[in-house]
Amino acid sequence: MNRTTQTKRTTIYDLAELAGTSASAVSAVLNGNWKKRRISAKLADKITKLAEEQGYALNMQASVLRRERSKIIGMIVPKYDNRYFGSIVEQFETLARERGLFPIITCTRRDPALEVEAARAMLSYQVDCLIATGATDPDRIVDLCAAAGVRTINLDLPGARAPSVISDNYGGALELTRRVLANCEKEYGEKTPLLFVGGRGTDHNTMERVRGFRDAHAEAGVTVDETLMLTCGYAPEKAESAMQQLAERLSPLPRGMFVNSTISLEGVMRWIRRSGHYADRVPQLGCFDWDPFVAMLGDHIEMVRQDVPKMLEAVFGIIDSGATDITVVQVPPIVEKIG
Amino acid sequence: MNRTTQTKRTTIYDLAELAGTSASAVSAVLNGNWKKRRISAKLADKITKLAEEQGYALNMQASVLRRERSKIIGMIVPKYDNRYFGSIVEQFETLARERGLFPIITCTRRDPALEVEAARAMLSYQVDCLIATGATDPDRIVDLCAAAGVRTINLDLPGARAPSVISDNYGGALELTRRVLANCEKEYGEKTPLLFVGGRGTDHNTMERVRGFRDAHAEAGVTVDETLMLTCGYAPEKAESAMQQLAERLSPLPRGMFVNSTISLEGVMRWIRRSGHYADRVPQLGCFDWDPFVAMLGDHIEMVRQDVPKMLEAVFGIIDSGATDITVVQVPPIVEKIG
DNA sequence: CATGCTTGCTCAATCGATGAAGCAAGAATT
DNA sequence: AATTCTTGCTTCATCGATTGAGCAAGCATG
Repeated sequence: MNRTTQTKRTTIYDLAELAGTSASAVSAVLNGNWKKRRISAKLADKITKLAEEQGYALNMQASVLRRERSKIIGMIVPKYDNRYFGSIVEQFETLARERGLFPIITCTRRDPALEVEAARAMLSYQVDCLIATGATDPDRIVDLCAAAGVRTINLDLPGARAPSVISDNYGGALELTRRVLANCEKEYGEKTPLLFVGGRGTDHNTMERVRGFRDAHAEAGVTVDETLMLTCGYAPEKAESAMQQLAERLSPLPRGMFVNSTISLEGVMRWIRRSGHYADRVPQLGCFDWDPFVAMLGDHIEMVRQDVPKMLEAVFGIIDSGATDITVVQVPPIVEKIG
Repeated sequence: MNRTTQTKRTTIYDLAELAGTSASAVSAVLNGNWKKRRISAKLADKITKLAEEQGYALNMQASVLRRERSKIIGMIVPKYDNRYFGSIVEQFETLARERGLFPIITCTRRDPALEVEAARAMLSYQVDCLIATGATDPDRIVDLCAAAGVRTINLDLPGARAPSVISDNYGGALELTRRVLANCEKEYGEKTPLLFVGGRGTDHNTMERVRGFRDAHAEAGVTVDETLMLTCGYAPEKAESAMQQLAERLSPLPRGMFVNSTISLEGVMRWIRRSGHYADRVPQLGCFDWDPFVAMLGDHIEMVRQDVPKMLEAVFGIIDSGATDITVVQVPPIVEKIG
């Protein structure tokens, strides 16, 4: 049975037979510890060549089943529809592979039920470690994993039962709000409270950003208008309808706004274009998250770019060190204006 | 050993002991064919409850190792940095799960070596089927998989050795070019050839889009300017420097352009802002691919949105039917202008 | 020549789930 | 009462890779 007609996968037993040796020798050679197992270089060479010729691919299932550690590392992520999560996933894959780990990612669409199902699936894959990114209920996931002896690290949103790596949401929001307030003052000559739109009022990041938002107002001597705090969820449609409802009960609309993610910004911008409000004078905007095209939308938008490389370095720092103490690492984001 | 202190995972043997029954009964109950195996409803109930209590999670490794088919379906994807691939991945996960399959995705950053490595990793996971999305060398991947008896489907870029699902690149480019030409004429009162920028000159999609671009010019009676065909690669930096080089040898610059992806558009837009060219009069743009914020950049941009839901339905149609004949399904994209 | 050490392998148990084959007890049929 | 059928399980081999234990041959040492 040669390479072109074969339909079954080549196993170490096939290679052993071809090489006239034992499966155990083949295994030792192919997983790299043939020296430790005192296989001769000559045999190792022969087996390596044969494996290549036959297009041998390790059976991960069999290998992981037998081994103590799987070297599989899982990540759950809410969405793939923005640059922030996109780069998290890309970086994660890269750093995992650099360490000889096998990354597995799954997307939960911000659905708590799917989150739990996804975590279970990860356990089924025997992941050594799970990164829960932006999970709505990170502690639930940590508990599930802990029961199976799997460590968890929270990313983006913190939890109470595992180490977390998040942005300095307070600091980023403080600076972002300062800038938008300043832009408003420069542009319109008056200090007025900003609109806050997007995000869930219950999630840690949103609460921290609201805190930064409030403190920046206080600093500037501006009183926050409580009717302008619209934590309506992240989805574009939700931001859009929140804007619509606001416009129905309020006029004039605020001069400036703090938008809690690019994805909410999508809805806000859509509403602005569709409704015709702000047609005379563009609002001063601040967006917590970065997108290259948003940056090009005009010089009236400030953005906070979360420092994904640093965040993932922190995550792998925790993994590499084996630390399990429940800390929250806060990574400062980058406040930039591409005017 | 109870749930809270346990550190080892619960197996069917643990459950069997707790239920006072055999592992084989537990297995039958948990994988759903207990009726076929004539297990009583009473025992099934007891085992199900126990499994839940103990937080049992199937060991995929053991399960897949034993079974004929793994029910794992793999996808390799070039990047996560744009909406097109992002929605492909999200849709893929959803449709796979709907069918009781386990999706595994990996990103290759347009690196041919990583592509092959990723395909090998997928084989190691014992995938039943692999979707190669936007692969630089799809046939290489098909060969690797075929040797292991794994079927492949090409998505986004076609291959010669497996069924492919792609956009109607010619049709989309034809219509897009028509519109940009018309916009130029309306805006500037003259018919001039457009710039084509982005993409690899050797990839099928780019070639087809170039063909549509040329035919639209011919239709309009405009001669294509060969010095304006810049298939410099997809990366923003490449598009940016291609624009720079063009500007150094040509003046005035073309009135309109066909940009071959949002990711190339990122570079083009950056160059436009930085260089100060086009400061007086914005160029008429057409972009093959869609992004919500690009749509808001102004009314001088036309976009083609590839029909991701239809494309993935086609992919799973092929999977479900088991078809292996080498066809190319072309899905018409949506040409839209959000002015 | 007996003993021990090194080299270079092989043997066989094991990981957890699966399912074909088999078996015991009771019900139904002749 | 003897036979067959049905129900509800259990037993055990198996998937492919890993690894501790063991073994034979060759060499060195006393």
